[in-house]
Amino acid sequence: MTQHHEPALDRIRALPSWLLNRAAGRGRRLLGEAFAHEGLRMPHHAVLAAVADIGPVAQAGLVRKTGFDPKDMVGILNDLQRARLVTRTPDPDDRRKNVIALTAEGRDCLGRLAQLGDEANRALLAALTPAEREQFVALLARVAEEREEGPVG
Amino acid sequence: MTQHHEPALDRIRALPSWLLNRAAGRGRRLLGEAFAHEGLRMPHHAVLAAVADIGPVAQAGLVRKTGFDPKDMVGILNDLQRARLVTRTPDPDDRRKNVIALTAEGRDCLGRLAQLGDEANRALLAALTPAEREQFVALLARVAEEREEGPVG
DNA sequence: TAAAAAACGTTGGACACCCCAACGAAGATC
DNA sequence: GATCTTCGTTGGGGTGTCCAACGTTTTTTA
Repeated sequence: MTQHHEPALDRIRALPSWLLNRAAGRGRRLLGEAFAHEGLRMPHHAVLAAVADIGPVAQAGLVRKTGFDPKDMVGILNDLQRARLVTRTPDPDDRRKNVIALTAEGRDCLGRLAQLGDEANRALLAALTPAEREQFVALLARVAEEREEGPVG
Repeated sequence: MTQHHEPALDRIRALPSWLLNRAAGRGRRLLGEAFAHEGLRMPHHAVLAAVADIGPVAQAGLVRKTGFDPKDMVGILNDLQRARLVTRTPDPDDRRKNVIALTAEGRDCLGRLAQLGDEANRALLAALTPAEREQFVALLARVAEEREEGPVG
């Protein structure tokens, strides 16, 4: 009964929460390096993609689409606008809104970002075989799901 | 060729990097809530465990053991010391060093943290079957590995 | 139609985790 | 004895996430 406990720190390091933090950090670093050339980061990629998806749209629409915080959306769009990747013009039909639209440069950049993102993700999962990658992503997607398993609806 | 691109944002959201960020965030939130009762966070757990593992030890030893930044270690130990979970006494044999030692309360707290951490991790992987959990953690551990696949050492 | 409610963009602030540079004090090395 | 290294500490930066409040404008309600 007075057994030696297995090393407590090693136990922590084997926890999913710890491993997820590590792996996510690695992903962030890889993506950050990949996007550095464009001077952008992950959120910029997501917002640019959202603008491409739902055409000219108000900032609030992007907030709903992406789930990003409105405050953060302001900063992201400031960057994208400064880089000429999107235009931000007042909506004449609703003077509260700004109309965010993709520029030609924005579309080009989005294509590059998609490719860079794919490459970074390939590097991220380089240690896995293709079959393992598929399996891993499938399981990961279910873990990432926010859904609460409510008491049997 | 003028095919409709699949939604760009959905594509991003299916990337491992995105999913890892999401899942890691969920884990951080779950662990944060679990540890809130103790007034501690994840790094405190790790450092406390490290102290338990390698007995009375200097801060530099903990830095090497955990890989944490020395600056952050100072803050973490400040918290742990204030909570009476560790003692921090000058080393008479080397006046540069502080000897960090676990208190009885620290050992008790570490036990509670381990249990709370396990519970939070169970909730984190609740969507998976036991077999899937095992598989997921095994794959995740390999993804989290920092190791660069150097050009064949 | 006037008042209340909601939506919009913006600003300020906070938190968790991660990392780097530099410093004075003390010990180790030559 | 001078140099180099280690130790703890302080100061700062960066990414991603989130909340509270405000003035303005539109929509809804009484």
